[in-house]
Amino acid sequence: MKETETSTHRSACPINVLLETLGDTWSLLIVRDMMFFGRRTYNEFLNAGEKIATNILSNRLHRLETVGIIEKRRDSTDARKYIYRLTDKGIDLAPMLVEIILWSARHEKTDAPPEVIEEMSANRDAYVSKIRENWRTSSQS
Amino acid sequence: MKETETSTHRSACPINVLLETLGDTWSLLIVRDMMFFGRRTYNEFLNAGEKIATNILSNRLHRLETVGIIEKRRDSTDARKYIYRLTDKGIDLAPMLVEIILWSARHEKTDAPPEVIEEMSANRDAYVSKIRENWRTSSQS
DNA sequence: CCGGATCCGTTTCGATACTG
DNA sequence: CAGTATCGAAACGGATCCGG
Repeated sequence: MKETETSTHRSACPINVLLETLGDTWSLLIVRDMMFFGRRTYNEFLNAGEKIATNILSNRLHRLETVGIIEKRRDSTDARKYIYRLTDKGIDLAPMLVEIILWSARHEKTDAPPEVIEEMSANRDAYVSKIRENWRTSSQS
Repeated sequence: MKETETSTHRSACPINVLLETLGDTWSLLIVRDMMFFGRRTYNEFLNAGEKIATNILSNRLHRLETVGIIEKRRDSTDARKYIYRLTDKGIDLAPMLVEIILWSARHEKTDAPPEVIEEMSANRDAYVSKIRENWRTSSQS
């Protein structure tokens, strides 16, 4: 047993609380891949351009499941596969991700399409609603 | 040389961009300490409850300065001291921090006062404006 | 005293090879 | 397909020392 839970109990400061669950290099990228790119299986995450190692991916998926941000199910059509989905708690990270994207777009060079940034910026709440709606309709499968 | 810059160049995805500058255990806590608790000197950060090591603190302050999130000045009254302040880019992290705080408050037990959460939640934009305003008036010293 | 650099043991991360 | 096992690399953290 190597990649087990790390229960570093700092304070209950809200920032700390989030850092404990998502404060590593990969967890947030996995959430992004699910929320914005619709990735849902182990191999889709593996081949997602960022080259995460298999043990790290495995560990982070377990952790995200443990803290209730994602859930794991068997594929209903292909019994060999697992499907990872965001829970409500996970989808609720959308406002934060949107703010991250907007901040990065304002202050650094990013590859986000300007028209998307424009849309997010003009009406954040509507954009978040759209993410939630997209999620609801697509996750029925 | 141990604690030098890590220029891991991933992609220009906005999420990655932020992770590269704030994606470690401490940087965001330092920003929080400045923004919400008004901490401004090396020793105020050191004794801020979370027990950061001196070498790590020193390294993170340099990094945050390098990426333009904070700036360092000599104290005008005590020449031995340095004052660290958020730049505009740093203060602009406020919307993101507010969303982090709100998410944590909704889904985990935190020590944030309920009335503050209430206020943030009811009108995020006004709250962010208030943070900016507080910052402008207090940083004249 | 203040800010910070250096040394060094410990913990965690991560790339690769391998497996049920 | 979805993971473990291994092992070197990097980050962390405590103690200590140093210049002003």
